[in-house]
Amino acid sequence: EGPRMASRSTRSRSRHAAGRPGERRRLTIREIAREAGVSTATVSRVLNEPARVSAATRDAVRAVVERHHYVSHGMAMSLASNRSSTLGLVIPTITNSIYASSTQAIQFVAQRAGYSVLLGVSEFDPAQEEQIIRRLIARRVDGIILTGGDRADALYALIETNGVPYVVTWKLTAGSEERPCVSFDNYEAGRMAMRHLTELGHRRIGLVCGRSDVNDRARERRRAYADSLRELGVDPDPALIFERDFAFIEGRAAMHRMLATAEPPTAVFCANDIQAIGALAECRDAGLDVPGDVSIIGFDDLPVAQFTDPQLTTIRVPAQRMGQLAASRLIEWIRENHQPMTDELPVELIVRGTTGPAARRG
Amino acid sequence: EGPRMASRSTRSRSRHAAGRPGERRRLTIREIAREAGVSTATVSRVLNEPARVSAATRDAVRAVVERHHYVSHGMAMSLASNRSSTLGLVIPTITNSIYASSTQAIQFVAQRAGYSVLLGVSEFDPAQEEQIIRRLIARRVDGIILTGGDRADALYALIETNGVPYVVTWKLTAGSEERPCVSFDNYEAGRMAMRHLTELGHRRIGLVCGRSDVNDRARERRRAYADSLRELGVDPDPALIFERDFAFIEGRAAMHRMLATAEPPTAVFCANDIQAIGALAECRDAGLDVPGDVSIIGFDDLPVAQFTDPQLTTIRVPAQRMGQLAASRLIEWIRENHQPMTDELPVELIVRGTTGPAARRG
DNA sequence: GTGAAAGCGCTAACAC
DNA sequence: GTGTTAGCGCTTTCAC
Repeated sequence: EGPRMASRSTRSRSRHAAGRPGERRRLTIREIAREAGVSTATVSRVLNEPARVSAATRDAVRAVVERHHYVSHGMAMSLASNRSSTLGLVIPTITNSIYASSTQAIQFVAQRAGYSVLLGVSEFDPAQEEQIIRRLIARRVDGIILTGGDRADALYALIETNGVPYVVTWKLTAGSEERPCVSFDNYEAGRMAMRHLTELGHRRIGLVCGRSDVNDRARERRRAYADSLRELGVDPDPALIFERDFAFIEGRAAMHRMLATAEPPTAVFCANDIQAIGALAECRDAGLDVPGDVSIIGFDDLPVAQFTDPQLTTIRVPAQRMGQLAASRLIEWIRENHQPMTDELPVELIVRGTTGPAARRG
Repeated sequence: EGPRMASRSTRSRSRHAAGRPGERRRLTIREIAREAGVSTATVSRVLNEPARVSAATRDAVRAVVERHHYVSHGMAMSLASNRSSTLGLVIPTITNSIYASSTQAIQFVAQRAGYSVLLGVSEFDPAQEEQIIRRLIARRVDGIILTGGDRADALYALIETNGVPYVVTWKLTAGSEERPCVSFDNYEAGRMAMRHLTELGHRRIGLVCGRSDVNDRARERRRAYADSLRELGVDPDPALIFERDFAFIEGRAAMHRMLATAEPPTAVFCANDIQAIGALAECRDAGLDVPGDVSIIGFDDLPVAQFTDPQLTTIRVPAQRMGQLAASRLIEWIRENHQPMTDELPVELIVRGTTGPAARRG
């Protein structure tokens, strides 16, 4: 029983102590406790529930903590308390500032509620997204915010089996595959944009949108485009449909191709503002009048949409509100164990200067 | 010795087991081990160094892992192995897409090197930044990427005392306060912009920039502005200097005020493209010719700078390369214990259509 | 109000 | 190649 006791009481220099050279060993709660002449439990209380500790003890402990710049070990804390105070966020890209908006809003809410945000960028790649989600689960994030609803059932199963609260943003998931989500309706928003154009008399309408194979928001908007035309007896013309990356240059290139067709469109629905601004620049460079010769409607209502010439007509999406609400709902779920379901947000048609009546055919 | 043994071997249902209702208890490595008929060490090896395990054992373990969607507990892993495979990133805002660029690059490098990114947005608030940094240290991130060099020595001390590798981006820190950094020189870049204007004959030059009290990049650029003028014997006119938030509307408002002065500027240096685009829109709306009546030079070279009318003359900053390099250097430091020092990146003057010779005074 | 001690789930010596 | 075991640094009962 001698040796056994020894192995219990000896504070061996851990195997990590001699780790990387130059790395100062960080203090542990035990050392703080010893120096303050209290137990580790008391230090823990001072750090987490100061009210439950006497003022004198509290001050003594705090003095030691400050003196050493002691910061407690979040990993150990998480392990012992079984919560990480971390939210995972998965987005396809951050350079399209519309995602930056929702991300910032999520950050804002999370930070103030005491959560950190682990950010993963999937680059529209399902394999990367899966890897990111696996890592988030491994890190035991308290919850996950996803972008879009388009992923393998097995991946959803992974999240659910692991008991991780999550919410889908940017896409409504309805019907049999209903999941907790906070979003607007991409299809209806697309219809709204198309209705604006068709009400102005346009029938020959082009589409520029994201890659619908890896982006269900683009897919929905494309479907809205096609349905809107078909209802008017117009067959969508493949020569006027462009699925491209989110880049100004892609919008410009698509517009260039459209203008070169035998029968150019009188209006173009750009399913995001980035591409719309590129398309607008192309029209200007081609000497075309917008909206006299061609109408352009965008999607997102980025701040810059008010600074183009003419100002961009577009669909305003509630990116910030969506992020804010998604984070709140998720935190509610985590804290109060209250699982949210669909939360649909409205979009708004913002008519500015790039859309007008269809020109008479000469 | 009986009771002691008992307390060791009994796998009590942990106090967490009955935690939140509805939360399925996640499996542990121990349960996987038992079901696969091996030890926890073997499961750990299968997960981390599969090569060291026989094929048969490996497959058996993997089958159990897959069957249960088992994902190992990253927190426990970090605690035991003393590395979190997480990088902390602190930026002031993410809605200015120039930060989104560097952030995406950092993400890219980190993700591929097996690191996750914990994102903190400080909103240009030192108190928030400190809180974020404290949290990052608490979470035991393996390294931190900071934006700008402007923070209390005590905060740097906190990072260093805790032995956390870090690198400063967007700002060169030189001289006595030299720290590991990857950036371009904001002052020289500002000089470059101003030189372009003065070489075109401009002497009456306005400035729009970020808040120099909380943004050392803005401060450096403002200093470059003032020095450039003084060298030409021109005293900076406070009526032509505007420190504002990063928003198109702020650039527009500043330009509006400048145009209303008794002697409006013939050129304006906007220390970021966002404000430059706002200023440009204001000139257009005021019926002014750019660059005929007023020249405008921006800073950043956002993608949209090529899509304004006229295209924006600006300073191209290596945001992506900076992010990529900062992440690489940091990871090197973490892995090879090799602390980097200053890494200066070049900037480039991109002359487009918003700058021209100073107009003759009438 | 405070302390003792048993884990949280994993890794990494070390022994076989 | 595999198992045993002692921690990693913290929280949290349960006594006192």
